[in-house]
Amino acid sequence: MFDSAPETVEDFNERLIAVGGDLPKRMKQCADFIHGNSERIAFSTVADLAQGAGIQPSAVMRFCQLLGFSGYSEMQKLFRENYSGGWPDYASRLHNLKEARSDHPTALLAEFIEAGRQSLENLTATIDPESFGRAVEVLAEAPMIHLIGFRRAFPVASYLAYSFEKMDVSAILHDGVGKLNPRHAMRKGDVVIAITFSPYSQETIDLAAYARGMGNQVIAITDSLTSPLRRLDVVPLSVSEVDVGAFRGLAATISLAVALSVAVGAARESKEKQALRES
Amino acid sequence: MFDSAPETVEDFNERLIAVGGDLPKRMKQCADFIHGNSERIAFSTVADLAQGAGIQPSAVMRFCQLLGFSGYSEMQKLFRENYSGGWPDYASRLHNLKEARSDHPTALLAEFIEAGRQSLENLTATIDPESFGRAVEVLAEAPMIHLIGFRRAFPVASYLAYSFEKMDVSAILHDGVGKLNPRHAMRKGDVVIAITFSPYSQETIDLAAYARGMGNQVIAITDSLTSPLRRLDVVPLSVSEVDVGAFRGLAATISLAVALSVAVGAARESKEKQALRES
DNA sequence: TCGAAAATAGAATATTTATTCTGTTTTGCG
DNA sequence: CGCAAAACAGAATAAATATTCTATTTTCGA
Repeated sequence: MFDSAPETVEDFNERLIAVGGDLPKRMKQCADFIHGNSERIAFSTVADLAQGAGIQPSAVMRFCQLLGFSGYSEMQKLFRENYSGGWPDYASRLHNLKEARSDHPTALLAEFIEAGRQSLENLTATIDPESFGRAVEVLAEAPMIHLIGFRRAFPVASYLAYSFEKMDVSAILHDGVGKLNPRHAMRKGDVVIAITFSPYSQETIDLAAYARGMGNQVIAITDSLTSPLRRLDVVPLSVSEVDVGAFRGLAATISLAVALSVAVGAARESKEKQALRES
Repeated sequence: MFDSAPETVEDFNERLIAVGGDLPKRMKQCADFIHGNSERIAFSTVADLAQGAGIQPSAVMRFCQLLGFSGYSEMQKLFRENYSGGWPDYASRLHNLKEARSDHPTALLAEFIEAGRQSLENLTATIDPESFGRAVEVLAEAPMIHLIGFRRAFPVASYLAYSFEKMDVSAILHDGVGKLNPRHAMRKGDVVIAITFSPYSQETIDLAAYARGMGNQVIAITDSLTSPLRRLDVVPLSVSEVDVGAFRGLAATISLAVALSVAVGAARESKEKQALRES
């Protein structure tokens, strides 16, 4: 494909783009992993890299040769040379983004990255393991899951919808299209995941109240102890996002959502297996 | 001299000072060189180091053992870990995921929190400040922003829609409701934010290509260098999310989105003020 | 659905690199 | 000075790592 090795990392990246999408599966895996972890190439073995990318060492070799290197060692040499006496770690990269020019937009990006990290850290503390476990149990039993969340909560709801779909868990995303009343879709025994943050959306609260009224369980993803959702008898999952100025990120909330959905998927799967064994 | 290996680089340096001046000649040479080039230890061989310090490889070995290491490899490990703590190791994470299944679901949550943190850290490295700045500029000038992203990318698109709305920036979320063709909504001069991750959505790629075809700018939020979006002439914003088993979070992507939208909002505001002053 | 071509996994091999060993030189002390 | 102990260089060996080869699987086009 190429007859000489790339001379710089930029060269390398260009080639990666040039070969583009028409790479075989493993080669693409390899390319992606290297792109996301280029700094580690400098001091890792073929075996390490292969394991990290989830492929075979020989596949790594083929990848190197595909890009014009004689082998892995030559590729590694490139990354080592580029290392140039110390790659910045996270802290100094962050600092760079901020300080380069304080009016440059990347300063903002740095703020949000840091806020996201802090929010995630907080999540470990604020989440109640018991509630989380209970939420997973309830959702694993649910014949149908109703997802409701508007405005800032809508991305979370839609992510849950995507994730549940991928794992074959029945779920409906109430997106408000056509202003249909979601109550009509709800049956006895269904479970609701209600997501809302201050200022709380009345529609979300109403639906949660309605569900509780007919004896259905409600999982609440919300922000504070004073959230109106908590006054209903729900399973509460608290997330507090650190905000940057007047803006609030969503990193922790979305991570909670993915963990929740995967846990539910896993719980269902093990339940199915058990049922199969017993029959 | 010491009966166990130092656990951190600080430990290591302390020992170096502790043994102080009463070292044999070659050992001192070695100590000095390592002290002055500690960052190179991570990826150099015994032979390299020996040559650098002007001594024999075997002397390096003796030095390592003098400090309590079992050998050179162990010492090198210390320095490598100091640079990049741990790999996002797909294979072992998958294993953890399976373990967690039987365990409490919060173990899974912890995994996703950690993955999110790492993804955010990576973002500081993979994002190209120039592209980000360019994206903000382009979007600040856009008469209309078209947001497109399906499946896993949809939450990101919807978050951008929410955020732009809040800041009074004109934007349309193409959500695919009614299977309307988004092309008809696009005018010359509009800007597209196309979001897609592997496996790439054809609809998203097509729209991006269409927009480029009529000379409109496209901002691409995508995952790897091999993304098909990159082959169009777009402003690329790379995010690589660390995944847990077969599942991939969204923490870094959503943080990038919020930072992008807020930066655009800020840029617009300052532009308006300037325009006002000039009139 | 079949057959050819490409891609892949895993074993086999070659190469590099770490470590130990041995004979020699240097150092420190009476 | 002379002896013992430590330190050393260089060769020899062991371990690890990179690379190639081959049988098997997957993919793609007719």
